Order: sequence, then structure tokens, then C-alpha cells
Amino acid sequence: MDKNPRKERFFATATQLMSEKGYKAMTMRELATRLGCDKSNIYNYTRSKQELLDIILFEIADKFHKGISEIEDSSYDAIEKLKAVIRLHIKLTFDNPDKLHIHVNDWKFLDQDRMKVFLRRRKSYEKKIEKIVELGIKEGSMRSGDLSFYKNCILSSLRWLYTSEIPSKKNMNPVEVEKNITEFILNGIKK
Amino acid sequence: MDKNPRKERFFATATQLMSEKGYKAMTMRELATRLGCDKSNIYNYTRSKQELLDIILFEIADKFHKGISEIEDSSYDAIEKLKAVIRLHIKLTFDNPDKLHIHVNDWKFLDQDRMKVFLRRRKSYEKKIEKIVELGIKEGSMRSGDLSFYKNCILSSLRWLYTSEIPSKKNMNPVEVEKNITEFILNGIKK
DNA sequence: GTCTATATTCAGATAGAC
DNA sequence: GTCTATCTGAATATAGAC
Repeated sequence: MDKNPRKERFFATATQLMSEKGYKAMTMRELATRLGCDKSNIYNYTRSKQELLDIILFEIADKFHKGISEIEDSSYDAIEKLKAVIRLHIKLTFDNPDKLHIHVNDWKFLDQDRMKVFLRRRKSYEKKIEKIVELGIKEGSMRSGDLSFYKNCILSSLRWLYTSEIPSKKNMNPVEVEKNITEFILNGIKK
Repeated sequence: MDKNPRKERFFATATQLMSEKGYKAMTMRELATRLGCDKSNIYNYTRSKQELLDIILFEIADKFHKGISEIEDSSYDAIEKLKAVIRLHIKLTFDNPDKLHIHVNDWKFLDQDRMKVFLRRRKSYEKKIEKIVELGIKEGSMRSGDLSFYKNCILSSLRWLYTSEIPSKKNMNPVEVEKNITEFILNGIKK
């Protein structure tokens, strides 16, 4: 993204700290300490704490949007589309564990206007998931039922990847995780 | 619980506000405003904001502990035990949506010692879930696989009930929800 | 870019009168 | 139990010298 290594280090550190503490509990003072500089220096890299949050949240939101749009436009059948959604989540999670954590926990601290935009995009994303399930039911490959309910179950099943503690993911193999989660969402736990 | 109606109203309001805003973002000032009194009055009902959080978290933790222990000690087979766990979650969620929300989001704001206790209990709860899956695999009723992975998938599938917005639950029927979630966890989405 | 110093706001909590 | 007044600390952010 940014080729400036100072700025990169700043954003990496800020993201990690915000993920650990949560937006409200993270302080610019603590961030400065971790960076090894004075608090005032932070404002060389960002205008405000709000802006920091905004950048992280919308970067991830954009990646989800782009990913789901490509899946939607593909010629896959519903099951293949669902598998691709799972793959998308796994990839984004393993590439940006801290950002995903912030994405799911701290959106409510955006200021009013930006939050509206954010929630509109999230809604749009969820609608596309429901469309896939709807297609699956029509194709006869998925159990019929309430679309919103299935959407919640699917997204929820993927969510523990980024709500759980980060260290636990360190020695996990993304390909293996993808296989197992796909199996769980498609077939459940019963033999 | 408490027969004092003033105190009950206080705790109900505090719980609701803490669930809405999150522990850090909730202020005693705002709580006072919502109660229609001065901020200093709050300290007639609780010693501190910390204590408030502590009470809510451990009340719910105890209910989970009691519930899972009863299930563990039953003569049910693994599938029936898993169904009972799902039922337990649904019941607790519909009875105390705000407390469950706090339980999952704000435990990290407990102070060190109490957090240790809290996490130890949570770990113990999760172990009991894994034991059930282990039993299911042994009985041949559940697909074999990593126990911790299944535990995460199961708990995650139940979690959207209390992370999602409260109003959306208003017109849901707990019995219907239980049936659908059970079906999803056991058999997945594929037909 | 780095610092010191500071402005401003707001938080949790307490003292003490009624 | 209720209030007013206040203490104390900590937060975000900025000004300005080097």
C-alpha cells in the first residue's frame, strides 16, 4: 500500500493495539509508548483517532465488497458460491486478523454519518449472502428455510475466526480450516 | 432476585445501557440521565462501575455453569446433550439478551484477578462442550474431527443471537429458533 | 520529525448539606 | 435518597520551539 516504512510501522502498530484493546480503550498515549515516541508525534501520521478507525474499517469493508461482487458475477452454482464466500472470509481473516477483529467489534464507534454508510454496505453484503442461499434452495441443493436465519448462521460460523484470540490462529493451516468450516456449514456435525 | 423495586430498576437500566454502548463507552453520567437522577445517586446502588460489570458477568457465567453441569450429569446420549446445550443458550439469550451481550463483549474489562477467574470458568465450560463432541464421536453419532474446532463452530453458531441487534429478536419465537439452529448445527445447510 | 507545554473536555468518584 | 460542588486523573488534540 504505502511505501513509507515509518507510516507503515505506525499503521501496523495502531491496528494491533486497537484490536487488542478495542477502540474506546485504546489511547493515543499508549500507542505512542508502543511506538517509542511522544503522543504528539502520532498526529504526523493521522489527523485523529476517528480517522484511524475509519481507514481500517472501510479498507476491510471494501475488500469484502469486492470479493462478494466477483462471486456474485460468477457462473458458479449456489454451493460453489457459498464455498467461495467461505474461502473469501478465511483469506481475509488470515491476511488481516487484527483488522477483521476491529471490523466486527468497533464499527459502532464511527461517527453518525460514516456509520450509516458502513451499515448500508454491510446490509448489502448480507443481502448477497441471502441471494446465494435463495439460489441454492431454488436449485434444490440447499434446505429451504428463512434466508436471514441462514445468513446469520453462516456468517456466525465464520466469525469465531476473528473474535477468538489471535495467538490461537498462529499454528493453524488456512487450507485445513477452510476444508473443515466448509464441511461444518454444509453438513453439520452429525454423521 | 432483589425485591427492592428501586434497585431493580437501577440494575435493569444499567444493564441495558451497558449493552448498548459497551462498558468503556457507557458513562455514569449518561446512566444517571437515563435514570432521571444525579450521577452521585448511582453510588447508592453500586460501589463502582467495575462492580456493576462484575455482577452482570458472573451472574451469567454461573447460569451457564449450572446449566452445563446438569447436562453433563444427565444420562442423555451425545446428540441429546448437544441439543440440551443449544436449548440452554436459547433460553439464557431470550431471558437476558442484554446480559448475554455484555457477557460476550465486555469480559476483557474486568480487572486482572477477576478476569483470570472468569476465563478459567469459560475454559471449563468449553471443555465440557468438547467432551460432548468427543462422546458423540465415540458413539459414532458425530463426524470425527478436531474437538476444539467443533466447539468453536457450535458456540459461534449460537453467538449471533446475542451479538446481533436486539430489536431483531423481538418478533422471534424461541421454540422456532431452537428448532432451526439445532437443525443447522446437526445437519448443515446442504440438502 | 521530534520534543515540551498546554488547552480543553470529560471521566469516575466523594464530601457534605438538606 | 436527593442534590450541589468538587477532587483527581486522564483523554484528545494543538502550538510552537528545536
